[in-house]
Amino acid sequence: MRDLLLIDMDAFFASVEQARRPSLRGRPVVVGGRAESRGVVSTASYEARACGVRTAMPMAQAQRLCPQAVFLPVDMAAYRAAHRQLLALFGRFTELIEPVSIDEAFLDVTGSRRLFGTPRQIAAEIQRLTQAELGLSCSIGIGPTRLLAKLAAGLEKPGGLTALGGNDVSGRLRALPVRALPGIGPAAQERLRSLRIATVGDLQDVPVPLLEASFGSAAEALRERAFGGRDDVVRHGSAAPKSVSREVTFADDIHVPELLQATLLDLADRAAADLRRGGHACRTVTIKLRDAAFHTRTRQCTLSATTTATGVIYDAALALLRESQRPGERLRLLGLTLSGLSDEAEQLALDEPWRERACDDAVDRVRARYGARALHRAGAELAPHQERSRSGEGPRPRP
DNA sequence: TCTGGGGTCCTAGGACCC
DNA sequence: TCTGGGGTCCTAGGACCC
Repeated sequence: MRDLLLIDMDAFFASVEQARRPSLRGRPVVVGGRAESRGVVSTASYEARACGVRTAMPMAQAQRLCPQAVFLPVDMAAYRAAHRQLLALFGRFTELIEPVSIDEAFLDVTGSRRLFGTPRQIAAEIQRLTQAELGLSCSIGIGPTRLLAKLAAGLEKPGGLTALGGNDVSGRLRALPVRALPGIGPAAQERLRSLRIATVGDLQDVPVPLLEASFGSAAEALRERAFGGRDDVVRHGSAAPKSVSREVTFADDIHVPELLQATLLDLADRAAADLRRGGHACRTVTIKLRDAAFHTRTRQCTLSATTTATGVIYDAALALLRESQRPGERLRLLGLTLSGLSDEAEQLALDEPWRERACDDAVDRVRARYGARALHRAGAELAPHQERSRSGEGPRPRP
């Protein structure tokens, strides 16, 4: 049996802000978008949560609930830096580390016992060190499977250190609401409720045929989760990305073709740069439109060859936009996703126009040196911008 | 009070091929 | 002349996660 830890940082974005600005400690902090441009809360510190502020809540509502809070823009660069420091810290205890998001990671500490003690001792030491060295608090779950470790981490937040073992499957687990199980969201919860299944215990006891009648082939996986899951494999490192996307919600709904095109160019420019930075090429381009009534639709096309070129991606996206936009329609959101990723080096596109490639390379180099805003594509300057500098991609000092 | 942005995975139907 | 069956690719939408 393996010993897994799931480390879940508490109110991560807000905590990073508090750690680097001591004056914010103990005060309500809300990190998110701007209320004027339809921003929502990314993370609220526990002080702000006490006022009722929650993740994904409109920023304007958060301001009403907690006017005394400090409201800050998202600074992804800072959170990514903290993430890297955390991984380095975890690396002192095991090499088997799998980051699952910017604020969570699985550790397999099965082989660390001789050097560092029991899983609980290791977890306690990790909590002490993240606090002492980075000023960050985390909740840690210990378990023999990924699912049990994950559930354990959620039981006592913030600052919890909780273990769930096989015995808890017929004990502590039964009382949890089904919604606590990863993968069970509002829709599945509602379907289960109609079967009179509210808790994990209910789910354990339901006859398999009844579950299958309602969930089909997903029934078995659902049942397995109710019994704590089986997966205990922590894969070192993060998985290769399957897609890269950029999207923007406009402060006001837009129908002007020139502004939409400028936005699309900006999205293509940023997504493609990200693609190249990761050493990938893509073959599928998808645009996403959300109308004023909040209805969302997507249109995609598959290219005849993989590409890394901003221009090729933009042309494909623009064609999709032109075919799918309804006359006079106002859009609330425009998005672009690149998928069907492959290793760029594998197919250094022989038929990729070299002039274009050279231009993209030059743009990438300038931005790497002088910051994301140092250059923009002619045409993109019309885009009703998201403030890019606030998302941590602002100019860097000259080297 | 209207509802972000970046992802993953699954389903289902149609095209197309053998 | 009343109609197979499987495999794979593509598209669209939706559930879910942080």
